[in-house]
Amino acid sequence: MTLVSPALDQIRLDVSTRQLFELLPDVSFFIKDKAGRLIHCNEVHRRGIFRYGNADDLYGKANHDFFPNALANSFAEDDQRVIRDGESIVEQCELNITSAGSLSWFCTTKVPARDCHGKIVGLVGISRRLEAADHRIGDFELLSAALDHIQKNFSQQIRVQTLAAACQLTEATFRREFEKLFRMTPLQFILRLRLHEACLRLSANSDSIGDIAYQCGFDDQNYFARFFKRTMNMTPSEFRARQNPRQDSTRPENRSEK
DNA sequence: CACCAACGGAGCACGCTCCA
DNA sequence: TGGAGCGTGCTCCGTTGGTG
Repeated sequence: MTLVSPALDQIRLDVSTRQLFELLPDVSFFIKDKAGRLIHCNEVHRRGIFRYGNADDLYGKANHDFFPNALANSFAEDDQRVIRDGESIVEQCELNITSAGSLSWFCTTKVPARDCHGKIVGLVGISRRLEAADHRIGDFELLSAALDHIQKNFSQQIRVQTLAAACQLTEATFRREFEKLFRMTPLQFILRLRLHEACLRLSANSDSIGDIAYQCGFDDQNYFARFFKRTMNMTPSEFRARQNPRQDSTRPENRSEK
């Protein structure tokens, strides 16, 4: 694969190392510039996560070009911690979207990328499906009962107490272990899952926003709309319109456009 | 008039943070 | 590790505006 970005030349990562990552079947490898734009990635990253066959379709794009705002904001914050603060993120578990549009667990490591003077010019990262991240599975298994419960019941009310009991941990210990692994509270995690599911359903079908809110575990459509706007910077109907511009051209709110 | 979508306020329950 | 207090998530109201 050819490298298209001049910014990549600044980063001290020799060609054989990049080639090595091209050969790994289960490791997604990527390099981003200082602005968080993708400047290099391997085959797994292109096809496994993004379904992009051509590298040119990916390079120069940032998180917001690939993910819903809620996910993109979270990833961008992480990127900036690495690029701006020089902080490494090691083996962070996160829920992400696969090429098939489903959710899956990934284990991600990001470190600052430096030029020959040691100055940070971007970041280098790897990400693996959690099933492949063997040495982290111990931590994951500790909480697996809770994660199963969340994924099966995210459309219903979930209490932290219930999740802790499922893992045979006290509530306080469960919360600490959870935050250590996911860098977010259990409730934030559940909300992110619900929001992501709502985004998928808003994009994929024409159910009313109220129905989708209930399907995704929001008992109150009003609360759902407020939470959605706060997180995504747009209302659910605006999000749907952006995802399905053609389909949405028939919707009432767009008919007034001249 | 009915329905849908979005917004705002009030109050309660409970999740989270802090500290011993 | 667990308890206490605080902050906020969530629910239940109501209202407004647009459309059929």
